Amino acid sequence: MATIEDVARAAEVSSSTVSYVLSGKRSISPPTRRRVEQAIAELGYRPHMGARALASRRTSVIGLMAPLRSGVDVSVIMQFVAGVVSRAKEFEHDVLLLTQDDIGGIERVAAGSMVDAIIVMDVEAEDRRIPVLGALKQPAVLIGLPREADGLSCVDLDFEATGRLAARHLRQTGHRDVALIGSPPEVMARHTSYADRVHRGFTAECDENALTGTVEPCEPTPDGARTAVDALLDRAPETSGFVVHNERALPHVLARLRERGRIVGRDTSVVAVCPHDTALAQHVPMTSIDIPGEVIGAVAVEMAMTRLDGTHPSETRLLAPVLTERGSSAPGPYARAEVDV
Amino acid sequence: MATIEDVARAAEVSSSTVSYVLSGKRSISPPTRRRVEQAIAELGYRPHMGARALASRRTSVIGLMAPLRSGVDVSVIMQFVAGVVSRAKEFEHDVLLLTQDDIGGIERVAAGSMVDAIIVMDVEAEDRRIPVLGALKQPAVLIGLPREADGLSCVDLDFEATGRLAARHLRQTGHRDVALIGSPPEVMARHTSYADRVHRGFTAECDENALTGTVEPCEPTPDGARTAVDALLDRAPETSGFVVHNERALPHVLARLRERGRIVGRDTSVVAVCPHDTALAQHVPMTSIDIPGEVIGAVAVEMAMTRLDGTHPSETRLLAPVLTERGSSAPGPYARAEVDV
DNA sequence: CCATGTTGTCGAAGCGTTTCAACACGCTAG
DNA sequence: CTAGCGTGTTGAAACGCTTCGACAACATGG
Repeated sequence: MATIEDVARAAEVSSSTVSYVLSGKRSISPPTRRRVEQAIAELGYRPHMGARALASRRTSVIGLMAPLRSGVDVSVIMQFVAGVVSRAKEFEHDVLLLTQDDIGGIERVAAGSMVDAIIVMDVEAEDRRIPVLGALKQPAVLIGLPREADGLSCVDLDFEATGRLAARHLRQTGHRDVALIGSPPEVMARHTSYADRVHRGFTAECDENALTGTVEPCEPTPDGARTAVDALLDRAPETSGFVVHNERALPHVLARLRERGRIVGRDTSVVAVCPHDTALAQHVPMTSIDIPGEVIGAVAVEMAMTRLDGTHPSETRLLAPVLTERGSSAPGPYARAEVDV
Repeated sequence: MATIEDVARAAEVSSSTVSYVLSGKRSISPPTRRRVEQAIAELGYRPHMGARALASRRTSVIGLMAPLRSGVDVSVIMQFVAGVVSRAKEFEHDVLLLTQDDIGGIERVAAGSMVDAIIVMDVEAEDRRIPVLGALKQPAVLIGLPREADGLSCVDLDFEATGRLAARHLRQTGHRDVALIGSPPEVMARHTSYADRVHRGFTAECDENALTGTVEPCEPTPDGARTAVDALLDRAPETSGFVVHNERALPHVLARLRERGRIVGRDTSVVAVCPHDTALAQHVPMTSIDIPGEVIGAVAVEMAMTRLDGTHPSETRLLAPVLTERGSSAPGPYARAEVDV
């Protein structure tokens, strides 16, 4: 492996000059630059990242803590990851993958100076990683919104507004009796940030507008969907509008509604909260509020990169939800009265 | 951040002694070891990985090239990734995530000495990454089986045997007219290793045993499944046994079969090639051949670690497929005649 | 023409580890 | 009693890069 000295020798300059050509931190005369670049090309020189990290205290690596299994739908996770990776590449950074259950990993990679910044997914309301992250010399960005961010930066879809928006759409299309079919119980139980927030927004919107709103967690299985739908329909048979915030349960919920004699898009409305492609992959293309995983991942990287020098204050960015109407919306029983709202 | 010198001073030894305590490469007297360990704990010392990499030429990082989207089912990918990450941790290694479309990433990461080894997923028959990998100083392990491994190590489920086993199961349960519903056309088209191999095994077993075997690629959507199932059933209405090697299409294939009047597990057999949990998540628990993603990922790591010192020769490991019979198997029209095979 | 920049390059001092050769010490064998 | 050995420890030399300060060489304004 060629070193910077080899390049310097070949280009007949000092190694510091080579370094400056590479980093652009000092001006270099065009002829020198050319010679150096040629030497680099000829030798196939690649800087040794370890040495660089040692001298510059920058690693060109971002740590990403992602939940690799659990109740969360993997395809959604992947979108976040893809967003992070691709935006990181634009900042000339690679991504080191940490898993949820490797809680000590944060400290290890940070204290060992393996990463320049850390991005954390699947944040819970009271996340035990937060104090650890706060103590780091590297900046950290949370994807999600804990109860107390404690000086950390956060980014996410505004899930509270999402819950409201979904309920509002149902109301405006004439529904009074509505329901939220949410995340699996385990996800609810650990107060995963997004689950809580959709719940809160949905309920608030219902309460403020005299809607009857029920909430039901849902296992992402055919059985789980059946149980949830049946529970809702038995308890409140009037329910005509559903919000489903559970990618994996969605097809089963739709199937069960059909089995129970509901015709989605005709006598029953379903608003999905899920990524674009999931919404389109159903039997009926779903009216949905997109979860823009790639965008959020990308923004997380930008926020982290901005804070590398430690001067920028922390910041929370919530992306406004956008509802796209598709085939699963149906006018509700009160449609006429609401037409001008 | 405390350095090794700080620790040495605190423990009243030289820094090399601290290093040897950490690495265990030289014997250390118990009292000294105790003092050093205490100093480390008190100072919260963490070795600087960059410095370590520079001096020792080991990074404690494994590169993992994974396809982050494409036609491959993400939940399957995640299992592989999870296997890699967790086994890597046991070897005290972290995982650097590279994406499929970042082909230069391999060279960058390897030549920059950011990783000790590289694991590559989603290998194609003629994979253009293979020559690059072969030229590296780090060992590489492929998950999948290219046509020409070129001295690289490979590990995967034996998909050819899987195709055969699936066909054989159908034959032995009395089916003569069988079909393989495979990966999406795009996956087929780029000759993704596993797709090709299942195809090959399935056809070979059919040919050798006078089965009528059709193969149909399948988009992972309701429409795609409908098209595929209809095509098969119209072309060969006698077909009573199906092999489905396409996680995302599976539920839709099952749905379409139902719509076409088939009762899976009664008059129609379906063997799924998919992870365990996918097989169980269907309406009918599926007779299936498991794709043990976690195991394969873990084995890949082991193979890579074994080859760190460059002495071990390359090796190919194919895991034998195991078929688990569940609710989706049905006796075929020729069941009686085959009962003793 | 001199004082005063500007620009381009260099030398050298780190950055925090690992590891090699050397050595001090107490033992054992002869 | 000594030569030789194993054990535990050390000093110093890498490892390959960045960056600071210095300094020529040249241009600029007064």
